[in-house]
Parts: sequence; structure tokens; C-alpha cells
Amino acid sequence: MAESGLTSGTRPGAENLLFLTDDQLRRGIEAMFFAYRGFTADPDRILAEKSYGRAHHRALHFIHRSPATTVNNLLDILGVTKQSLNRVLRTLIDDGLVESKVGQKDRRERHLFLTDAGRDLERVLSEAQRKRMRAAYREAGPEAVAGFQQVLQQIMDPRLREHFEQLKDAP
Amino acid sequence: MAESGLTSGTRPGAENLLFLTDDQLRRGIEAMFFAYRGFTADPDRILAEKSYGRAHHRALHFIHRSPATTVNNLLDILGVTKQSLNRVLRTLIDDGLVESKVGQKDRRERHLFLTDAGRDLERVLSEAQRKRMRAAYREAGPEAVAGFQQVLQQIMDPRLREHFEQLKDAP
DNA sequence: TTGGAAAGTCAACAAGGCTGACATAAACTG
DNA sequence: CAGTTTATGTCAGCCTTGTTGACTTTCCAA
Repeated sequence: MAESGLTSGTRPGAENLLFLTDDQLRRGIEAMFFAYRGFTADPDRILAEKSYGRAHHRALHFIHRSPATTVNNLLDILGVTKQSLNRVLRTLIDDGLVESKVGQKDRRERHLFLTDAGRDLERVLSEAQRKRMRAAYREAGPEAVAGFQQVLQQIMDPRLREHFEQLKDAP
Repeated sequence: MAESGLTSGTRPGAENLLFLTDDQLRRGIEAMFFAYRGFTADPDRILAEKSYGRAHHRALHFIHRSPATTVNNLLDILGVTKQSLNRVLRTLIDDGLVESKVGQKDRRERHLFLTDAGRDLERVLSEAQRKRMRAAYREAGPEAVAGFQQVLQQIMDPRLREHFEQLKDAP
């Protein structure tokens, strides 16, 4: 049943390229669209209560992942302008969720850290997101998860894939 | 699950749950974030040239997929307010990419269709998106693609999954 | 010492979400 | 038939989050 459901009874041989039909690609595109909505739904609800937005979540996430990261590095990861990021960072700093420390080696740079309160919010947000992912992973099983990761990695722009890989090796 | 155990050789036993660690989940979350950026990058570039946005693309896509769809159905799929959709639809209709026809059975409804010009733009946008997906699929291989679809489907909200399934069976 | 990088800020704007209020036409219901 | 509900459209105003451009301050490095 699993087999026929996945491959319609055909074996994935070298010549079997049905998974590359426009129809299969369309299904993948629509799946990405609908899944991304679910992916962001739970954090979005929590953020709305606190009058924050997705942009704040992203900043919290990547500062959490890479403590002491610089503004420039964050700009590169997030792919927005410094004005856009600054607005978000400003509110997070003013609200005491993020701390900005002048660099020791290069005192022009600012190194970003989560405060205790910042870590708290980050934990609530990411746990909500993980909960859904965990359920999805469990339903789909480890092999599906491996495929999921592989395809997503290929969809990324090479420059972003580097960031992704770098984060993989973070402590 | 029992079946995937049979076909894969990995039994989802108590000890083999490493794919559910918080670290694996975090990797999946970041992969979704970076991949979605790539996913939208190519259409976004084309849309920007024509002063359209992602919202226009979404409308074109789903009208293309479900010709004669009603405004209400589109609202449900897209998950935005009618005011938001109307703004987008208005420009598409004014620009001659979408046609709105009064319903025959129920004359309160409007049925939406792409014009030739609308189909042209939809084709350009979706081909750009498919190109990237095709390359990703080819690199990852059919088994990975199957897993990719499975996990995405599980991430969706149930209500959206129904829409997704319904589109699967469309002509 | 000076050029340029890093960061921050101000102003203005746009897309695309949202709410609320209201209008119209058509269908449905008692 | 009168009243209600449904589907759609529209106006006005707000918010978040993106953009560009201009400008300043700090300060490293050649």
C-alpha cells in the first residue's frame, strides 16, 4: 500500500522519470504553498498576541542560533535591508529581548545576544513550530524526512544553502 | 508506519527516533525558511518587472488551476480577506489578465477565468518556478521527492490539506 | 591621516495584510 | 410577498514589513 501510493506501482528505475512531469512539479509547488502557511501559523498566532510579527521571530531565531552574530551577518541571512532589520531590532532591544554589544576587536560592529526574556520568547515560538514539525515527521517517517531535507536543500539559492550548512555545524 | 518499516528496512522502534530530535526539527525549520526564499525568488523577479507581487501570482495560479472558480472559493484557498483579494483581482481584471463572469445558476456568484494574456503570464511565472523545482527534484531523486511531498502534506493545516487534495484530482 | 567599512537614523513610499462599515443584487425562507 | 441570508464589491483607514536615498558617527586599516 505504501509502495503503490508512492510510486503508482512502478519501480523508480533509471528510465522512470515520471516524478519530473509538470504535474508532479505543480503538486510540489502547491504543497510548498500550503505547507508554508501551516509552518508559520502557530508562531504567528503567538506573535500577534504580543504585537510582534514574523520578522521579529526570524531575528530571534537566528540570534539564538548564532549568539554574538553581527548585524551584517544577520542582514545576509535574512536578505532584507538594514533599515528593515533595524526597525525590528530596535523594538526587540527596546523591549529588552535582545542585547547589542560593541565588538571588542572591531568596535564598529555590534554583536547581538538574546536576553533571558528573549530566550523565553524564542523558546515558546520555536517550540510551537517544532510541535507541528514533530507531528509531521512522526507521521511521515524517517525516510520521508530525509527526502524532505534533500529536496529543500536543492531548492535553496546556493548562497543561502551555505548559510544553512554553516548553521548545521553550529554548537 | 508499519508498512514503511517493511519497505525501508528501518523499523520505527523505540531506539530509532533520532530523526525526531529537536536538532533535526530545527534543521527542518531552517530548511523550510531558506528553501521558501528560493521557491519564490524566480517568480518574484519576473513579477517585479511588471509591478505585480506574489499576491497576483497566487491568484493567477489558482484561477489557472480551477477555471470558473468563485471569489469565495479563492478566498478560502488563499486565506486572505475579500478586501485584500479584491484589490489584487481588480488590477488583474483591469489589466485584462482575468475575466469575471456572472454565474448562470446563481447570479450572485462571479466565476473567474484567465484571459489569453493571463494564461501567458501564468505560464511564464510557473515555468520559472517549475524550472527550479525540476532541477531540485532531479538532483534529489524520486524517493526524496516522495518524502518531500509526504512531509509537506503533514505540515499543512487539515483544512488546507483538503484544498490541496482536491486540486490533485483536478483535470 | 584619510578612505572606506560598519552601523544607525530619518524620511518617504509601496505591497499586501487587516478591520469596520456600507451597498447591491440575488437567492432563500417563512 | 417580506424579511433574511449570501456573494460580491467598495471606501476608508490602519499595520507590518519590505523598499530607496541621504546623511551621520564611529573607527579600522593602509
